[in-house]
Amino acid sequence: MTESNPNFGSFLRERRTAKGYSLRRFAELLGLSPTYLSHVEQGKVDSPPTSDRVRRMAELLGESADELIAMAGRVPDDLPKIIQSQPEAMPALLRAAKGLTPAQMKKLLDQANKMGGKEGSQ
Amino acid sequence: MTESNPNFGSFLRERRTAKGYSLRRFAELLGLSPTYLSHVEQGKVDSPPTSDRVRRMAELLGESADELIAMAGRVPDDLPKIIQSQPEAMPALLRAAKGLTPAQMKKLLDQANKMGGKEGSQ
DNA sequence: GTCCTTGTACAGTAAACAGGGAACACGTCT
DNA sequence: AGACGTGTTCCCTGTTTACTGTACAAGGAC
Repeated sequence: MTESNPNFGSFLRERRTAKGYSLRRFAELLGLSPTYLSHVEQGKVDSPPTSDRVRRMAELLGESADELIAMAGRVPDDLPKIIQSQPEAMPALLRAAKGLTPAQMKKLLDQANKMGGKEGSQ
Repeated sequence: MTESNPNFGSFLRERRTAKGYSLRRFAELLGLSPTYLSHVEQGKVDSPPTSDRVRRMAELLGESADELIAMAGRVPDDLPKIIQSQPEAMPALLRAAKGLTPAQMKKLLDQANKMGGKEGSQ
C-alpha cells in the first residue's frame, strides 16, 4: 500500500500555494491530472506519485527531493541499484547506521567522503 | 519490470538440487506453486517473488538472504523504513559509499558499529 | 447574472504484479 | 504395461498501481 506520511499531502499543498501555483497549473507542470493531485494533497490516495514525479515536485517547489520523496513514502530510485551493487555491505551499513544520531551520521558521512576522495567511479 | 539478475534462477536451481529438494517439495515449503517456481528458476518470469519469499528461500538453502534478495532484483524490506527515518543522511551515505571498494566498505561499517556501540535504539 | 477560476467527488481503467491449475513429456522402477 | 516422480508449457486470474475524464459546487470579478 506504500504508506505515505499524512503530512505529505498538507505539506505539498502548503508549499504549492506559497509558490502561487494553482492546483491545475501545478498539475500541468507535473504532467498529472488535477484530480489526482487533489487526491494526493488530501491524502486520499492509496498510492502516492512515483519517486521521479515527486522529485519533479521538489524541483518546482525548491524543496529537498530526498526529503519529499521520503514523505511520500517512497525511496529515491537511484538507491536500489547502489544497494544491489554490494548486497552484503550496503544493507549492513544501513542497519548499523540505523540507531545513530544526526551528528553521528554526519561524522560517518564525512568518513565516507574522505575515503572516496579519488575514486570518481561511474 | 523489476529486472532480476539472470543468474538468480540458475543459482536457485543449483542450490535447491544440491540440497536435495525436488521442485514440488521446495515450492510446497515456500507456499508457492511448482509452476511459478519453475518459471522463476528458468528466468521466464517478469516479476520475481517478493523479498520475504526470497528471504525464506535463502533460509531453506542456507544462503545469505540479502545476497539472494539482491540477485532477485529486490531490496530487503527493512531498508526503506531505515532510509526514510533519516531522509537526507541515509541517501547521502549510500551515494558516498557507492564508489568504495569492499575493503573500504568494511572500514566504514566498522566505524558505524563503533559509534552505535551504546545505542540499542527502538 | 454569468463567466471564470478555484478545488472536489464519483467513477473508471490500462498495465503491471505476483502468481496458479491442469495437462503434459520424460525417465525409472517393478 | 502401469505407476510414480521429475520438471515443463500453455493459458488464465485476482489484485494493486498509478493514475484519468467528466461533472460539479463555491467564490470572486465584471
